[in-house]
Amino acid sequence: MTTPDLRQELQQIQTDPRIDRLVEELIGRVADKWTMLLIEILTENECCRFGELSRACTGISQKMLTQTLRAMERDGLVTRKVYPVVPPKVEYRLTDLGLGLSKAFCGVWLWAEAHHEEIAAARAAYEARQEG
Amino acid sequence: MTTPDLRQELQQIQTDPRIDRLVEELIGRVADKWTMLLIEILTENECCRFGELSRACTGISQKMLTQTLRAMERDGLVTRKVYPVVPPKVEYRLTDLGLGLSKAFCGVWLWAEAHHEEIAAARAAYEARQEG
DNA sequence: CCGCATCCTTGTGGATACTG
DNA sequence: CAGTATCCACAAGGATGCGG
Repeated sequence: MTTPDLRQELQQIQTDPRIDRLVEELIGRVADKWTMLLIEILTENECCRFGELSRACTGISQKMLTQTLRAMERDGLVTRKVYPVVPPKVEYRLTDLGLGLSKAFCGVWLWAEAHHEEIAAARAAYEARQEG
Repeated sequence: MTTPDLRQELQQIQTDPRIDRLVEELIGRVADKWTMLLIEILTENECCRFGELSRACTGISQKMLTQTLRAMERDGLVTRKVYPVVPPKVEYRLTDLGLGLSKAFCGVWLWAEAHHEEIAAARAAYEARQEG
C-alpha cells in the first residue's frame, strides 16, 4: 500500500491558533458519515439526481439528504442544477473542491476497509476484559 | 503536494454489501471531531496524561474526553496505562492501528488547511445568492 | 489527579403529510 | 420528482458534585 509521508507535510504548516480553530470547525462540518458517503457516491457516478442519491445512500432519510446536500452546496463542495421541467429534475455533481476532499477521504476509506476486522477483534477483546 | 492515486486502489476493492455496512459504521464511529483531534494530539506527543489531553483538546468537556477515549480504547486505537500511585496517573498512547488512522487523516487535515479560505468564500457567495 | 454519576438542556434525526 | 413543513423521540453533550 502506497502511503507517502503526508505527516511531515502537515507538521510543517505554521500553526496560527485562529486558523486552527477554523480548520477544526471545518473538520467537524465535513467529517460526518453522510457527507463522506455522498462524496463517495458522487465520485463514482459523476452526476446524480436527488432520487439516485437517495437510493444509493442506504439508510439516509429524505430530510438528512436534503440537509447534507444543502450544506455541501453552501460550502462549495457540490453544484446543484435545477431543470425547469415537469416532473422536476435536479442534478448534483462535485466541484473541484469536492473532488479534492474526495481524494483526501480515500485514505480513510482504505484504512477502514483494511482494518475493520482488527477493530472487531479489538472490541471483542475489550468486552472479554471487562467481564474478567 | 504529493497525492498518489489512492482512488484507484479504493475502486478495486471488492464490494460485499455486508462489509460495506461494517465499514460505514466504522467511519461513523471514527470520523468525528474529537476523535480526529485526539489522534492528532497523540500523534504529536506520543504519550499523554488525561490532564494534558484535556488542556490540548481545546473546548472538550471532561465527559466527552472520557467517553471518546474509552471508545478509542475499545476500538484498539489507544492504550490506557494506569499507574497505581497517588495521585493517580494514567497515560494514553496510540496503538499501531491508531497510528495508521492518524496517517489516513493527514490527507483530510491537509485538505482543510489548504482550502479553508475557498470554503469561507463559497459560503459568502452562497449567502449573497440567497439575498438576491 | 482521574473519572464516574447525575441532572438538565439542546439539537439531531426519523416519520409523516403536503406542495409545485 | 424533489423537495418543504411539522411533530416528536431520543441521544449528545455541558455543568456540577462526589469518590478512589
